[in-house]
Amino acid sequence: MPRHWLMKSEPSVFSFDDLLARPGKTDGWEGVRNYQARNHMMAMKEGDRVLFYHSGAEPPHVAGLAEVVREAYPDHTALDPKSRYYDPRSAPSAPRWHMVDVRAVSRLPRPVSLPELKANPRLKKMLIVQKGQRLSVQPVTKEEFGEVVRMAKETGRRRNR
DNA sequence: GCCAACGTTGGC
DNA sequence: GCCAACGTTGGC
Repeated sequence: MPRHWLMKSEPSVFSFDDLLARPGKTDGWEGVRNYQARNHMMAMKEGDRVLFYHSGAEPPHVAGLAEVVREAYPDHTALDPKSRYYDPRSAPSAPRWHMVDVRAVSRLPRPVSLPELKANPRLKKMLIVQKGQRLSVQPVTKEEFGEVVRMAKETGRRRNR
């Protein structure tokens, strides 16, 4: 049974369209430098489903669906002094940070914005709508995942009428 | 641009 | 081990 996650990215740095444009639509999720977020990635299994969230957008929104195609492995950017994600405390023998590879599955029929998520009583417990929730990789329940997908379809249909 | 939330660092 | 200072995230 695949599990469900939400992963944040600033679209000006890396957007869902950027992921779609990659060969094979896959890319490594490097640069996570928060232990809780890292631990979530280390728990990910191949085939887990991901809501691709655009933070810092106006408004912030879920843009598309992705899936995990490679489970956690050492984040090489932490070892590269030239990388903006370089962390001198990491070492090849003891990598401190890990990443997963994800693949774009589909763009949502329309983006689902943070205000909409907040307005949906079914998503009251979803982490992204909680105040002060900054974690860049978050677990999402199966129900929450399904509800976001449903919202994207429903209002999209209504909008086209 | 502001600032709340919160993780991390480092002095003690 | 406490906690103040500091840095970052990210919504607004």
